[in-house]
Amino acid sequence: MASLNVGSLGEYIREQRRNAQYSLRQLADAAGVSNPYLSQIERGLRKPSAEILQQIAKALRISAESLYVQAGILDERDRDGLEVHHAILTDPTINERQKQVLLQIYDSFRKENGVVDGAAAPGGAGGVDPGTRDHQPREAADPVAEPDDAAAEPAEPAEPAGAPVARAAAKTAKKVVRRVAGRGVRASRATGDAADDAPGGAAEDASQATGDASRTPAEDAGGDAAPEAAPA
Amino acid sequence: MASLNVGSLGEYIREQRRNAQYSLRQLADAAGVSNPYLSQIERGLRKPSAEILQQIAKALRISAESLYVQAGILDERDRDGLEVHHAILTDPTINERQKQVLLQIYDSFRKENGVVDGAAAPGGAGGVDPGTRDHQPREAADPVAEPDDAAAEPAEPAEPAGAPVARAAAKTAKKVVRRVAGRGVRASRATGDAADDAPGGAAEDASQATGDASRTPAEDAGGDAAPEAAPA
DNA sequence: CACCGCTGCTAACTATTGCAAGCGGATTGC
DNA sequence: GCAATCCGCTTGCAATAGTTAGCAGCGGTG
Repeated sequence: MASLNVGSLGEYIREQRRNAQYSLRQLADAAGVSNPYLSQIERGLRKPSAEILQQIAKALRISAESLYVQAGILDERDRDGLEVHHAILTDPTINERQKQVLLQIYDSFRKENGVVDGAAAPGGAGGVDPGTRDHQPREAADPVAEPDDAAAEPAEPAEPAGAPVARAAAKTAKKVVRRVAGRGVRASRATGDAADDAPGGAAEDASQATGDASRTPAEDAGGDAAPEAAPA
Repeated sequence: MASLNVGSLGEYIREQRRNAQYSLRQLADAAGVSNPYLSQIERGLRKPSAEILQQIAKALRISAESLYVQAGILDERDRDGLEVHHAILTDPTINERQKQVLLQIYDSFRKENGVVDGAAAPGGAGGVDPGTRDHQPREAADPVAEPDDAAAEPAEPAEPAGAPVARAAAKTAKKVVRRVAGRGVRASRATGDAADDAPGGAAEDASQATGDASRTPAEDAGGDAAPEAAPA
């Protein structure tokens, strides 16, 4: 329970309920949970499961993920970079080349904004050396032990198309598009390794990431400086 | 509990654990959970909370989301379209114009692939008419009551850059880029409504979606044909 | 005024989660 | 062969999630 801000979740749910102009009982009925329990959730007295949050989100016509973020089940900051990559890569509605094009444009945008590439590997550096006997199993590994940083900087205000920044973005996109389309690969080659043909940066970064991931967590943990679990 | 496939989750965890070459006790220690409980989870006898899944994922160096998908907390298929939109829109590392450019390229790709635009609003059509007294609140609203369809079609094989499909994707991207960059808006206008200046399709669709979203779920539920909760 | 329906809440209860203690079998080192 | 250690598991239990029964207050209506 330590990782959750239950009070914040409850306030958020109550706010969403009021925005939707539901009474407590109406939302409880719509969500299929008991109204006293919903009251307890909103007042921060109970920590609902993901299933209950799904039901509440569905009844409120909001995304379950927004409740998950409030509940600490999802980390909003993890969406940075990695989330867009993952979302694009797993999207079945565009083909592989389109994915590559989108990703390269996206990465170029991020570079323009001074964001260093190489999003954290999923899961991050966690776990303890399982071979260490003096490890106290009762000390739960804190999933995301993050300091309370300042809020993320607000997004830049929207600019009209044709403004310098818009033109710069378009220019970057054009550059990437030209680079992808222009690479000399004969059309007669029926198959090929797309990664080999992609521009150096992203592909090389990706292969490096893949190389690091080949070590199992157990092998990593066996090293000299095995990471320790964050204190509870 | 009905929405979860606990057996599948447990098998998945056990497989990931074995891939990582952990024993049950080692993973339990690393994850900060008791080893009998982990054994029960892997054998499908217990349904762990999201917190426990986070801890296990961290110890295994895999993303918590992959366990969430197995547990039914996240729906992988909902990532289609909507997820990419959301991911791009909430990404703080690129600015608003860059977001618009990426989204329009993405939507054009989807149109090329015959995907109809207009991803479902977050949360979809859910909840029941809260005013209806004969609604049985005990019947939980099933969050995602979907039939067991065939697996998603596999992604097209990767094609080399310069191949016809790659060129077509690049062409589409160029077209979108040209459209965005070329719109006549004087640079002297310091502020403007980006949506107004964006090309017609996406902006108009977006405004329509926004218009629909202005009705609260309570108002929607009050209509003649109020949606019913899927049977449990 | 009495009555009704709705509101949000409390108290008691049941169902479930997650853990501690301990079991028997397999492996390892002496 | 034996003790020590590790393995995966069973059992009982405390804590928590979530429900049921019922309360008091409020506003609307006859």
